[in-house]
Formats: sequence, C-alpha cells, structure tokens
Amino acid sequence: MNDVPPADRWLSPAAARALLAGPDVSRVAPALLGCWLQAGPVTVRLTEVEAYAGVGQDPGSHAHRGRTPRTAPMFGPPGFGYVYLSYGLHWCLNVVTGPPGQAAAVLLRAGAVLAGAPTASQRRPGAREQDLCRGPARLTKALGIDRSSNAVDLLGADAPVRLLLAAAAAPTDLVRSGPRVGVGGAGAGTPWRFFLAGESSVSPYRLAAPRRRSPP
DNA sequence: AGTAGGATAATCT
DNA sequence: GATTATCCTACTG
Repeated sequence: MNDVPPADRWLSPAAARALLAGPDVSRVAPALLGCWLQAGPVTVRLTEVEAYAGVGQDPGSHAHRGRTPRTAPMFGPPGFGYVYLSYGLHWCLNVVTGPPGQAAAVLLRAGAVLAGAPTASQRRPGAREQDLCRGPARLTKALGIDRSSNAVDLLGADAPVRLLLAAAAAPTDLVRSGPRVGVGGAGAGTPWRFFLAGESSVSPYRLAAPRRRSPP
C-alpha cells in the first residue's frame, strides 16, 4: 500500500528521545504531527495530539496532583508509553515527554491509516476508513494497543508499538491548535490540542465553532 | 447538524 | 462514593 520510508527521513531513536525530552510539552506535542505509529501490520500517520504537563502546572493533567501508581510512567524517561483506561472502557496512549522526573505526556488522539487498513477495519467493524483512528480510543483499538504498552519504550527498532519521529516537522501553516477535548475546570482554556488542517481523520469533538448563517 | 444518554471500571478522595 | 484526557446509538431539527 505504502512504501517503507527512506531511513534518513526519520530520527534515530537517540535523536527522537532527545527531541521528546524537551522541557516544554506544548512545543514537543506539535512535533509529533505527521509522525508514524506502527503496531503489527497497522501504520498510522498522526494528525491530532494533546499536550499535558506535570505536577502543579496543568490542572487537566493526570499528573497534576503528583505521582500515583497509575501516572508513574509520566515521571519516567521520554519516549515511553503511558496507557490508561478511560471511562472504564477505552485504552488511550500517551507518549511520555520531558526529562525524567518532570511529568509530561502527549496524548495521541487521531491518525490516518497508511497501511494495515484491513486489520484495523476488522478491529473496528463498520467504521469508515477516515474514522478508523478518529479519536484516542479508536486509535488504540485499530492498532490493537492496550495496557501491555504501558511504560514500555516506543522508540526501539523492535518495539511492538513503535513511534517514528519525522526528521522535519509538519509545516507550521498546517498546524492548528485549540482547547483540549473533554478537559474541564481550570485547564479547560489551555489551547494544547494540536491537529493538522484539512485532515478527515481529526476527531470532531472540537469546541463550538459557532456556525455563521451566511459565510462570505 | 447537533445533542443526549448510557455503558463500564480503574483510580483517587 | 465520585470522578473520568470516550464512544456509540438514537433522537431532533
């Protein structure tokens, strides 16, 4: 379906980890747009992510109130997975960022399927192609990701769930941002959701863009 | 197009 | 016992 990318188009694991180690998760998060996530036969190009910061800095973050057994991976090294169960039903995958000890992560919210669509469709019966990974729990389901990816390295060449960071960032004029989905309270206004313009795989739960009756 | 309600369980107070 | 970084279905206009 798609060719394997040239090796120099992707950062080495060491370079990828160095990028993810950046202390400002709101700058690291958009760098994940356009990157690839592979699990078995399924490959996805990321189109939507959200940034979450650490202790005392971000009321919307799981780590805001400090380290707990669940959030422990967020305090570990960058490039590892942080997987949690949402609403008792859905697995969601984050990439841990920032230097160890400083909790931060980027939630992978949506992507476009580049390869392995038959497998993904089998896991999500009835979904249209552009909906296969439209939403954080849909993405993990289409890729077959669950708790077993929690606290494991995503950057290794043989990682079962592998993140490939693009050597060149997505064009800035295509990167949009807005409030994070489902985040209430004090963190609600932070525009730390980043997505690529014009992508049909971006999840639709954007906050009320008031609809004008007669657009120009 | 938009909105509403229910499913369901780990996690934390 | 309350809360939740969601998804799906069904309904209304």
